Amino acid sequence: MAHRTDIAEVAKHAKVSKSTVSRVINGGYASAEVKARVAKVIAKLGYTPWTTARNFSLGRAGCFGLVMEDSQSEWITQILGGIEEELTAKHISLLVGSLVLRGTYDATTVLSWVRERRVDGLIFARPGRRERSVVEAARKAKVALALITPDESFKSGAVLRSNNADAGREIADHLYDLGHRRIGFVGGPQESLDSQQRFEGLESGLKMRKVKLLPSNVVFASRYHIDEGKGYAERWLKMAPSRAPTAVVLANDIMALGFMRTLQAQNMGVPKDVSVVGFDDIPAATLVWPGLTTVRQQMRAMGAAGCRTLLTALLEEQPERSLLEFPMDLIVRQSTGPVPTRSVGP
Amino acid sequence: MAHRTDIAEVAKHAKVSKSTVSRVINGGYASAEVKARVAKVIAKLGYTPWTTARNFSLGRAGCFGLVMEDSQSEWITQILGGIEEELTAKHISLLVGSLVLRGTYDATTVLSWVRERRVDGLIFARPGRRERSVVEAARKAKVALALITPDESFKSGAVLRSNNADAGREIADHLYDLGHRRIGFVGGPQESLDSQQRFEGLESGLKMRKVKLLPSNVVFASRYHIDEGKGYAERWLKMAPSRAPTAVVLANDIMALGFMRTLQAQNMGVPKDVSVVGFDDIPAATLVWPGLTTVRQQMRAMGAAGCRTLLTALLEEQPERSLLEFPMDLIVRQSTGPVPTRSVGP
DNA sequence: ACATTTCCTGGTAGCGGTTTCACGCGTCGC
DNA sequence: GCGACGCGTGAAACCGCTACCAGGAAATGT
Repeated sequence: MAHRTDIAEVAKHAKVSKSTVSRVINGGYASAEVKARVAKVIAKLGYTPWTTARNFSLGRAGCFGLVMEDSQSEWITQILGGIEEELTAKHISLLVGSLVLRGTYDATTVLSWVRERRVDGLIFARPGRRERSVVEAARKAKVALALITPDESFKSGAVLRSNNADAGREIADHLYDLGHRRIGFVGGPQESLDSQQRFEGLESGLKMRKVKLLPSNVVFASRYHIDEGKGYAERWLKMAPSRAPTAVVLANDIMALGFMRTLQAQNMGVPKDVSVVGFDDIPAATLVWPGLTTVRQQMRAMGAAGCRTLLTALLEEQPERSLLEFPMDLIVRQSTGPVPTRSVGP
Repeated sequence: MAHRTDIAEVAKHAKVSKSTVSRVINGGYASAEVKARVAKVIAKLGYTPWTTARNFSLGRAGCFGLVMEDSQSEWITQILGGIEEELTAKHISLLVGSLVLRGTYDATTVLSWVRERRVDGLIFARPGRRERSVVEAARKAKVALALITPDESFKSGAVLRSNNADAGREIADHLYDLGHRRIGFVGGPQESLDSQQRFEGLESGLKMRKVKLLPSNVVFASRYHIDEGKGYAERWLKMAPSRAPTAVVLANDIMALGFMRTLQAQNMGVPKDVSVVGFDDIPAATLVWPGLTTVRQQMRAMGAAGCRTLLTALLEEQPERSLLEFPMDLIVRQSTGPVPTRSVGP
């Protein structure tokens, strides 16, 4: 078996003690001469400290865990990107363990990370009601937490969230400026805070312009699913043209695309017959025609910030609560346009 | 600070030695009586062995690394799902480190996994030309490898690939049955084996039906990018209707959607004016209207199989080469339809 | 000149598991 | 009746690194 050089071998070649080698690597006291000599030996031997041994010695895992549901997978790339950005920048390079939760909610894996692997921190991507118990368990185990969630009521850890309300207001302005006055809204489940905040933002934005959202045009879906958009489209198609909303805002892109494609299947045009706005800016939003006007969450930044929190928590002792809010960016594409003015051809 | 129970404490309470406790946990010799007593103590104390210590002692990392590019992120969920399926099933629960490579190809992180963390295996998701050097380096370091790639020329490790050629033939049949005879193809970069194999499959399938692909209708793009689909669409729009392909196959979904949306922006209908087929079945394929007819890769299965390979490689000593081929599934949606019969209304 | 601090270094003791080794015991075979 | 063998157990070594401690040398202060 090939021989793996260890710190003792480096020490021997450099004619110093293991301790000194360790100090040279980690930046303790060492004379310039010794530093140079040890560095040279390290280079010659191609020595690299073994992370596992170091972590073991330091009593830590050297790992963060990332927890998310299947359905949130549209974001995973961005979040991972942000986390990695932060991790590779630090000399303390950590691995990211990532977990996609299955339909039936399985807390075992997360808890095993905490109990067995003793991860140094957990990043929860958009934990909801069902995740609460796991978050709670993690909290009790004194693991550092970063929670990407609109719900600041979580008892501990760093909470990172998007400013849904402002985004809603921005959409209101955008649609108002295009001339829309009859506007529809399709929310997610009633208990979804994202959905609530987005609705309130939209409503308050419209209110400032003296526009009212008719309750009959507002719907809250039982889940964030494409069929819910489809359902609203069917409803929309049955409305009298003089009463149907000229623009519809849906609480996520999936529903918005469901709405759009159902209308298109019935030969309605977007935005010719109705403007559509979504939330989240999933990859598909640029791939469809017309491109979906939507609001982008700074997922990458949130992932990075969450990671940074955990890193500082790793060094200092500060299981403090904190709350960071990220602005959302309205991305105007082709799915929104001026109000259809009946019987005016080009 | 809260006290963490270790194996010595368990041993003390159970009035046995550390060795015995270890044996009870890992299934060595132990009398039934002792087993029961130790198990009871473990339960009472809520003891869980610390993974890092165990891995350190065993001289392994307890981690696999997953390597993929940004652009392949559409698959990440499926691959992760497959890997996890395999990992949580085993009692040996391992973490997955996942890495998204940035535009400028950065091998450092991967190599640091190999050198510093000494991962027990690496899963490469669709490594291409540029990845070759990293794969090669990993091979030299004797790390177990699982490569999800169409390129079986990789010198080592388990190669997992989709049967692109059969998929191409299946598409040929599908389009032929719908009456298409003038068919276009947009490939990826010339050196992309996926693209080559897909093209060859399509061509051979059509040949069996005595249909020829006109060279003028075949294009190989410089990269898998949405704009390449757009470019082909512009080209298509300029063709004489009697010579333009009635169906176009594009080597991935992104390009296919680019093709579709550009046509739609010019008021052409799919599949009314032209049928479209993509490859990969990315999430967006179901979200657009019309839904994109495409071919699904069994990414989940490939991830799981790759993981299984690594797990067995971890136990036994078998750095063998192996090649697994997975069938692809043609998913017929609305973007393909019968050949447009000119001037025949319903 | 002596006390004090700062810098530098080596020896040693862990970190929490697994594994090897030696040994006692009972059972079996001849 | 005695060696051979399988089972069950404990003591101690070990994995590779860091941290703590003690002590010497050099620099500084009074």
